Amino acid sequence: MIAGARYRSRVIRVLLAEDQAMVREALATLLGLEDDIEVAVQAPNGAGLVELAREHAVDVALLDIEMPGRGGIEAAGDLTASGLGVKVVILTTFGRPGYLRRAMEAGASAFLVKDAPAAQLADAVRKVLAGERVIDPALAAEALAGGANPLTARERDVLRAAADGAATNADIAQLLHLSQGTVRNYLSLAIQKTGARNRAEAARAARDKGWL
Amino acid sequence: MIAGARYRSRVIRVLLAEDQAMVREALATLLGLEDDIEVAVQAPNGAGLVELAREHAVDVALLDIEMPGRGGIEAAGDLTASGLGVKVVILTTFGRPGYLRRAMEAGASAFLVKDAPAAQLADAVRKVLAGERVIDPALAAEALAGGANPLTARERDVLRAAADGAATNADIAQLLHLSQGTVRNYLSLAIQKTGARNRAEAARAARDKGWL
DNA sequence: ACTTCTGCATGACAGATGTCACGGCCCGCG
DNA sequence: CGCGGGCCGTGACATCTGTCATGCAGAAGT
Repeated sequence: MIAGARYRSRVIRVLLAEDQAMVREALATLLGLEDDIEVAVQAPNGAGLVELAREHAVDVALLDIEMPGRGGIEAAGDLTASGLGVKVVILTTFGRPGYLRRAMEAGASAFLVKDAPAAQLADAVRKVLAGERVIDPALAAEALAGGANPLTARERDVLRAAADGAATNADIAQLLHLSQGTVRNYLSLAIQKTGARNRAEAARAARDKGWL
Repeated sequence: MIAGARYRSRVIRVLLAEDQAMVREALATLLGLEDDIEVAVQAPNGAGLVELAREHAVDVALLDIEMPGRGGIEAAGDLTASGLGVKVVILTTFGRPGYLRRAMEAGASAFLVKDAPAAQLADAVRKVLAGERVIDPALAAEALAGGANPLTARERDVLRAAADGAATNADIAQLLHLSQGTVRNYLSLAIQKTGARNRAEAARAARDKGWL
């Protein structure tokens, strides 16, 4: 095979991580129809992707953002830190500015919402491999205008616990090994920083911005 | 074309409703690869599906359960009531017993969770057209054992309002034109019927069972 | 007619939530 | 070194939430 021909017919090897099997397989099928893209490996979540990427000589990783156990952003961090040079595309249902920021910080090269046309998926794969970035300009502007997440780590922990199902302050205190007074303080601060009236509203606001 | 050959090579015309464009197009592509299935029309939500089904001579409708505006179960009801004889397959992220019950009540012939392998999708389409039902036995058992939704219509309204973002009793009262005392009463009843400790837990429990 | 059910409301009260003040400890930075 | 920020906790207090008792109105059924 001569070098010129190889360069033009290079097949991009893709790793696809998405917890819903039906959606994952459908996306793999869609990508598999592209002449220059091959889905080399699929995974149900973000765990162990560095090993998979290495084994399968993956060029681009397509990671769903919310998966049980290890999510897309954490997995992006793993892949970036691995030094394998795998390009990362994050897929998400909701275009939350905080998610975008965290994805970029984790080393992702693209951020796609599932509302986008399917054609953008293969495009994004090609672009990131070519060294480009793929981000919705409006979302980028929102993320940049929105400022950093104002919640401290502990405020975030407490608010996330509330958002994830801890029904009472006693639940949260037990979960995080804090006193109830401390829980109330952290929640109060989180409520103020999110401009909310109570924990439910604060959790919703923080989640919508991708702060949790 | 002779009758026998036509019967064996019959192409099933499918309507696919799913709000996330990328997922919808991927699923359409996947189904389009089947020799006997054609995705005749796609829709981003459950509105106006009766007209679409009629125009496109649809045999089977694949409806995502949660879509903005009119959802899958409502659309299933529309299609069933239309008398067009369209078979309905409901697609859902969460296999909630209450959702299964409501889908069946709305006339659906199949209920598939997105965690299932993609192969089950085409299978389900063929089976429902052949007059069969496609339901996970474990989920059916759970729905049958779980009993009916114990919440009255008004309790459901109030709990749904809380679950959907009304942050305070005052918000709910205003939204539903009730006094705050009445809101507190209905929530209290809903909390008890769901075996929860507060509204957050009640909303989660009711949602998990598909009662909202 | 009476009964039952649902929806709605008031009132009293206990417990949970949220706010604020305050203080101690540790760490990093200039 | 001092300072600021984050973490953690206590205490006081106002407000919100949740429970319970009670009663009224309307509709449907017997």
